[in-house]
Amino acid sequence: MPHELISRLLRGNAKEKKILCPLEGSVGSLVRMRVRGIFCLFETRGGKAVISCCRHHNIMTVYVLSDGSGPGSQVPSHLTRIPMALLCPNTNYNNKTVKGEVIHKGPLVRVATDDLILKTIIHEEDAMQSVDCQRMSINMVIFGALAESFSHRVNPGDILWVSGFTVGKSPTVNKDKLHPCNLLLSGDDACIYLQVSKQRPPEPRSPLASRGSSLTPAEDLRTPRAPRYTYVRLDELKNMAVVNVYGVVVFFKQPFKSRGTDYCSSLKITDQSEHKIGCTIFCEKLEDHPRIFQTGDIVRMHRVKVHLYNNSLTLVNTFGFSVVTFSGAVGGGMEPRTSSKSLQLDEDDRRTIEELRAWAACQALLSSVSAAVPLSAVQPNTYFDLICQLLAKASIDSTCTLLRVWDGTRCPHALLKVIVEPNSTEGPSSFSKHKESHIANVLVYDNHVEFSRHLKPGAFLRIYNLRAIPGSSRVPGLTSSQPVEPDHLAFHLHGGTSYGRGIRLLPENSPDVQELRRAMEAFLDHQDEEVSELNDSELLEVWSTPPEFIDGDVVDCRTERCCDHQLQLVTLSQVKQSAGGQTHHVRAQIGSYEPRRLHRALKLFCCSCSAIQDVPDEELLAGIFSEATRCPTACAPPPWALSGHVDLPGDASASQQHSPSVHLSTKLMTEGKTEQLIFLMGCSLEETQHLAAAYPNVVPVAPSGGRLALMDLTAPFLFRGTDRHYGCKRCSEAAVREPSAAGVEQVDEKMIAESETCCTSCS
DNA sequence: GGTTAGGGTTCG
Repeated sequence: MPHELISRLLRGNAKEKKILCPLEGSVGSLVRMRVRGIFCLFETRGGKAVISCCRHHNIMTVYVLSDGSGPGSQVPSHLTRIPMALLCPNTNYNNKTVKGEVIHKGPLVRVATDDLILKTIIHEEDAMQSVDCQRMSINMVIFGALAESFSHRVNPGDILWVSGFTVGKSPTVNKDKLHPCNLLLSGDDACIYLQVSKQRPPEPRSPLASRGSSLTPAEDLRTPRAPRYTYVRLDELKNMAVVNVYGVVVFFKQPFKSRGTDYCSSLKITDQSEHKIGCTIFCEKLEDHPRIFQTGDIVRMHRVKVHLYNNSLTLVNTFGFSVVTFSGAVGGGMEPRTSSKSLQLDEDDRRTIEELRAWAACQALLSSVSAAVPLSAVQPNTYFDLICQLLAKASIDSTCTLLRVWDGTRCPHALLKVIVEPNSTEGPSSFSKHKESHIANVLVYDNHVEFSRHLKPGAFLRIYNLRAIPGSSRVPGLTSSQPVEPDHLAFHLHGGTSYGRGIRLLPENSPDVQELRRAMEAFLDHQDEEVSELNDSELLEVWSTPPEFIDGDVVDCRTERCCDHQLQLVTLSQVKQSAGGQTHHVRAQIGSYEPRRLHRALKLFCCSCSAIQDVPDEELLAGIFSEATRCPTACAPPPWALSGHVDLPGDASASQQHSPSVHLSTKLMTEGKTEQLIFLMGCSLEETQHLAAAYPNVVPVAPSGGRLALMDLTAPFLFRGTDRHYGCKRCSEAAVREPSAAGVEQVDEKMIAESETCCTSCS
C-alpha cells in the first residue's frame, strides 16, 4: 500500500477509510499489518480487505515546556495560534496551534494489540476569542504512543498547545454540548506542548531527564527503564542519609496538630531486618500524611532523612517526601492509599509488599496491639478500637463532644445514656427504639473535639484506643435532676494521643466499611420484619413524616409538588405551635430521612411485562462485578468484535491484578461510530463507572460457557454516563449481539436494548 | 531549606 494513501487516510475523513485494497497473505476476520511504520487493521469482506483502522506508531510524545520566561514562550515560533471557536472540519491546520486547559482526562484504552486511544477535553480560557461558550471546550482524541505519553504526563489543570492535528465532526455534540468538532491527534506531526499546572506538585527529578534544554521530550514510557527508586533496609540506615524505605507499621498515631505550622504523624516501622525505626512526618496538609488504618499496614516512603536521636536512628520526612500505604493483609488488595499524583507502582513494589505481608504474618509484631472490637464484644475496663458509623453528634461543652455511633451489633452491656438538647444535635435527635438499643454514646475530649467538628453524620470511622468504663460517674450535660446510672458502660476517648488515641475517617472502599455495611444491612433486614409488626404510632416514629391526611381527607400525593407561594412563609417552630388542620408554607432543609437506604423506596418497572423489581444496592452490584472479575475463564470474543485490553489510569490499574478487556463492534467501526458502544469485560463496578464517564455507551459483559454474555440481569446491562439501564429478569432474553447503527445518527439505549434483546425497565 | 516531636493511657 502506498505510503501516500495511508497518510491521506490518517488525515482524511471517515469515508476515505473504507477504501478497498487487494488482499495480501492470509487474512482472518481481522489482520494487522505494518506498512512503513503504520499499523493498519484490515477486515475481510468478499475476498477484499477493508481498512478498519490505521495508526502511525510514532515515537515522539509530549513536550514539557520549561519553567521560566512566561507561558508559551518555548512553543515553536512557526506555529500560530488559532482560536478554538474557529475550528471546522476539512481544513488544513499546518503550522497552527490550539491552546487549552485540560478539564477532563479519560482513561487510556488499548484497542487491538498495538493501538491506544485516549480522550480528553480541553478548555480555552481567553474571553477575547469567542462569545460562543459551546465552542470554548473541545473533545480531543489522541492515538498511539502519544496517547500513552499523554496518559502518564498530563493532568487536569495543565495547559496544552496542540499542533499537527486534524479536525473531525464530534459525534457526541448533542450529548456533551461541547464544540461541534473533535481534535484528532495521530501520526508524525501530532505534537503536544505541555505546561504543567502550578497547583500540581512537581514530579521527582529523574536522573534520566535531560536538563538545560528548553524542551524536554518526555520519556518514552513503553520502554523498560531502570528502577526509579531503590529502597534501603532498616538495618542499613546511615545517619543524615536521605533514603526511600518500605516497612510494616508496628505503631502509629494519627496526625495531630504540632506547635509549629504542620500536622505531625508519629509511627514506628519494621522489616525483615527486625529493626524497629521511629518515623516523624511533618506535613501541613492532612492528606499528605501516611494513611494508616491499623498496625500491620505497609508504608512506602520516599525521601526521608535519617537522624540520630537519643542514640536511635529515626526517619523524618524531607523535601519531596511522599508516602503510600497498603493493607498488610496477606493476599489482600493493593489499593494504594496516597495523595501522590504521580504514583509509580510496578511489579517490584508488589513483590516487596507481598514479601513484607508474608513475613509480618509470621511475626508476633502485633500481639500487644488493641484490635478492633464490635460493640457486641466490648468488655468493661478495656481499651479497644471501634469501627463504626456516626449517626449524630452533639457538642456537650468546649472540651467534650458526644458522638452517637453504631456498627450494626448490639452491646450486651447496658450503655450510658446522654441527654442533650435536640436542637444542639447534628443528625437525627431520636431513633426507633430498636435502633436506639444498638447505638453507643461516645464522649470525645480535648483535641478530639476539634477533629470531630469536621465529621458528618453518616461518616464511617475508626476510633482508636476507646475506653469502656463501667459505672460511669457524672457526665457533662447531665443535670443534677437526672439520675446517675451506675452500671452502665460509658465510652470515652480521652484527650491526648497516647497509644495512638484518635479518630480516623474510613473511605467507602475500605474492607472494614464493607464489613460494617454487611452488619448494618443484616440489622435493617431484621428491622424490616419488625416494622411490619409495628403499630401506627411506632410507624410514625420510624417514618417521621405524618401520613398524607388532613382532617380525614386524603391529600393529593405526588412525588413532586410545586408551591405557588401564596401563603406567608413561616418557620417550622411556628408550624409546631399552630393548631392542627392548617396549611403552611415553610422552607426547610432536610435533616434526615427514612428509609435511609433510598434504594428500598425505589423500584424498577418493566414496561413490557409490568414486573417490579428492587434496585440493587451498590454493594450487591460491586459484588457481582468483582465476582465476574475474580473468575477469569477463557472466552472467545465474538467474530464481529475487535478485542483489546484496557489500561486504567493511575491508581486503579496499579491496584488491580486483573486484566480488563474491551470489545468493539467492527461494524460500528466501519460506520465511524467506534467509540459509541464498548463492551467491557473484567472491570469492577467503579472502573466501569469510570469508563462510562468517558464513553457514551458501556455494556458490561462476562464470559459464560466460553462465550461473551451479559452479566446477571441484577446488574445494569448498560451504563450511559451516570444512567444505568436494567433488563427485566422476567421477560428479557439477554444475549450479546453485534449492534447495527446503520442510518442511525447516535447509538442510544433503545437501540442497544433491541440488539441485546433486553428491555429497558428503568434507569 | 527553617519549626514542629521525639509513642507508653484520663483523671472528664
